[in-house]
Amino acid sequence: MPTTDDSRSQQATPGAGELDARKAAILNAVVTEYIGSAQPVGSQHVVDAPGVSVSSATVRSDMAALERDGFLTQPHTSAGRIPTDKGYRFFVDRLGVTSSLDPVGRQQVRQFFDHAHGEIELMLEKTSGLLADLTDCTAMVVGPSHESAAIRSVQLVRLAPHLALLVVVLADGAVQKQSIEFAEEVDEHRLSDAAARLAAHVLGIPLAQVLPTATPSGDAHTDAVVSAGIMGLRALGSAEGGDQLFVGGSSRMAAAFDAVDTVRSVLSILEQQLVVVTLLRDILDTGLSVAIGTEHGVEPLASCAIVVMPISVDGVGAGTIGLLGPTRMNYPLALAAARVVGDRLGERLSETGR
Amino acid sequence: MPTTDDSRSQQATPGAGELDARKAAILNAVVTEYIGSAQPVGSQHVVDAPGVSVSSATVRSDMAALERDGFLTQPHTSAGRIPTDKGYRFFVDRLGVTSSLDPVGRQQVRQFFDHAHGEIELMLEKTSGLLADLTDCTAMVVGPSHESAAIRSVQLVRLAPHLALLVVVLADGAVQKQSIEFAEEVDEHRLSDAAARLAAHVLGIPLAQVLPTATPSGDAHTDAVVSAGIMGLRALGSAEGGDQLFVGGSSRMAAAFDAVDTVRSVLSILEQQLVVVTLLRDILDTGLSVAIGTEHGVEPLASCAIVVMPISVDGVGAGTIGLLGPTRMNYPLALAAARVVGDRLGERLSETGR
DNA sequence: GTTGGCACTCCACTCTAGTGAGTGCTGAGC
DNA sequence: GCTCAGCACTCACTAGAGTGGAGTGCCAAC
Repeated sequence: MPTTDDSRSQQATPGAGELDARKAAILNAVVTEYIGSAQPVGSQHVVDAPGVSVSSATVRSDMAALERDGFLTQPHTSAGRIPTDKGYRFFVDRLGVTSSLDPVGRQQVRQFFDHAHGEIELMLEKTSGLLADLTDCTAMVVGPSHESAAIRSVQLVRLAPHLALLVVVLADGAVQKQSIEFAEEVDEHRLSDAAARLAAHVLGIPLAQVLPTATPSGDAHTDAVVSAGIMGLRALGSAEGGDQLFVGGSSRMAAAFDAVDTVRSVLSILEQQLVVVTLLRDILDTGLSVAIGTEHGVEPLASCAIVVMPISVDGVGAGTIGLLGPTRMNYPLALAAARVVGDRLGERLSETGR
Repeated sequence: MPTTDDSRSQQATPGAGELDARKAAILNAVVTEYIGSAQPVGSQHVVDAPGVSVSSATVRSDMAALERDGFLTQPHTSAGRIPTDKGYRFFVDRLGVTSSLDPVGRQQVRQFFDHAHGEIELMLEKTSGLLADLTDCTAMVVGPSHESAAIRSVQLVRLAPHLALLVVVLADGAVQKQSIEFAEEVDEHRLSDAAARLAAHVLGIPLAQVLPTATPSGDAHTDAVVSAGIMGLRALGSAEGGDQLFVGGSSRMAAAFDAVDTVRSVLSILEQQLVVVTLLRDILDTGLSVAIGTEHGVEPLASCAIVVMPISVDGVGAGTIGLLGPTRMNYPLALAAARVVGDRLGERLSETGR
């Protein structure tokens, strides 16, 4: 009998988490079923799952044990079971790198990156849309940080007698600007003079490492313009929230919950760019790739899970992908999509940066 | 008795819409009340409203007439009345320029613009947040179009042997970029040569009016680079969806409806940048400042109203402000806020552009 | 034309079964 | 000591009946 063999061999396996093989199988089945149906899962629905093959009564007693251990919970007595955050955590940890994206999704990703072109911002924006489409989650894409990118070009463009625009091009193709106001009128000639001095001072240096003082020229006016330019550069380099965030498919959060209140509070979090970027970075820093429920500590997102994936360009972290969904989101799909898109995006960015 | 005088003098006024003065007063009262309470309004709630001063029985018969004429509707018999889109339209048309922002709001706006600084994009983004806060609606801000802005500076920055970045600064302070790939390697010297030729060809010309061919130099390679640059410029100038849209307070839509479905479909419209920009432009083109219900023809927004306000810089249209809310949104507040913020934003933009 | 009075309507709420999915427990069997 | 069929029990969900109340439409009187 294959079933007996199966269960025996699995029981023989020591320490699959802290659960014996059958309990783990039951937990997996409950999570999978609940992700699909969003309905509490009863013991009857689980008996046919692979690795279970016992009667519903036995499943029930195992489920009771799983509830005691905090993996499952009941909305009320005489209802089926729902996974707790701990239950999802076990499920996710056991997933490993098994699953890959389905062929249709892979095709979609390939097609997207074959046709992707143009500016990086536009591409990141569209990527967030792609991810949302693939996973039915809200997708967040944080662009590469420009802190360490070398300055490729500095320019001062005169807009008005007292006003100029500092335009910086970085090695990764990013363009940043900063308007600079002068105390007194600056003519075209002095401006280009100052721009040349500025360029000599900072070209090739990462934006975040611009030194505060330049070698003085003979002319005090020009020096004033140069140092205003340096201040502008340093402001750009240290700008908090300088990372660009692209959020796609936020409407999917409305489909995920039926409490309008939850939707509202989740959306208002998504509006706070800095909070989202920090959140993603924090999760990444803790070494997780999935943060479930309260694991990330942002209270309004307690009923959400977040999948994060670093984008690496030439082996160095450059941006982050995040997927936000309800805790009963489709983790295998989300992880697979995030991994595939993250990889392709990383490849793409390293091509451009070259 | 002031009430009698009032009603008489109003009755004497000919053709206030198509309604006699009392019916108009009742309609106004119903709309106002419904905007506040979101509950069907009964005849009893209206008798104390200014300009009514008749018994509830009389109000009832007037309400029945208003319903016959399509201004009001009943969710069911024996319920109070709800305004129809036509009812809201009458209400809005009669508002005129009466209302102004309340002192607290004005203070908030003043404070905002006193502290607003930095780049235009950031300011527009923050403005959308301000508007959302003021009105409890979702705010949309469309930035000034750059089509007619003169080119102030053109630059080609070398990123890789075959790749350069075209950076354009416009007179209004906007910076646009476009990456350009070359068939063969281009060295630093040829690039700066081409950039100079490009500048001579386009400086001072509006982005949308760049001519397709430049006077040839002696060198075929350089000419190729120059024409690639021109193509890039023309691509920027004709870019569809080049207008930048900033949406703030989209979470407020979740608070406005209790049907999650409605929220979802409205949000998914808001995600489509081009649709929103076109919608706002269309409404503006029809000469309306408010589009109620189905007036704008975007089906998923049938239960919404949109308030639009052009931002004018030096008398010329430069961007749009939009406020999106349920049809029972607070029109006086929304109109006042849009007007005040639009004016201040216009002033601010004309300062910067100078 | 306006008004008080009156009968009527119908939603919203409460209460009461009835249903069914699901549970926990128990005692027998392997 | 597991496993499992059987059984009693729990409890959300639904449907139907009853009630209260807000609101209407109509009408006769002023």
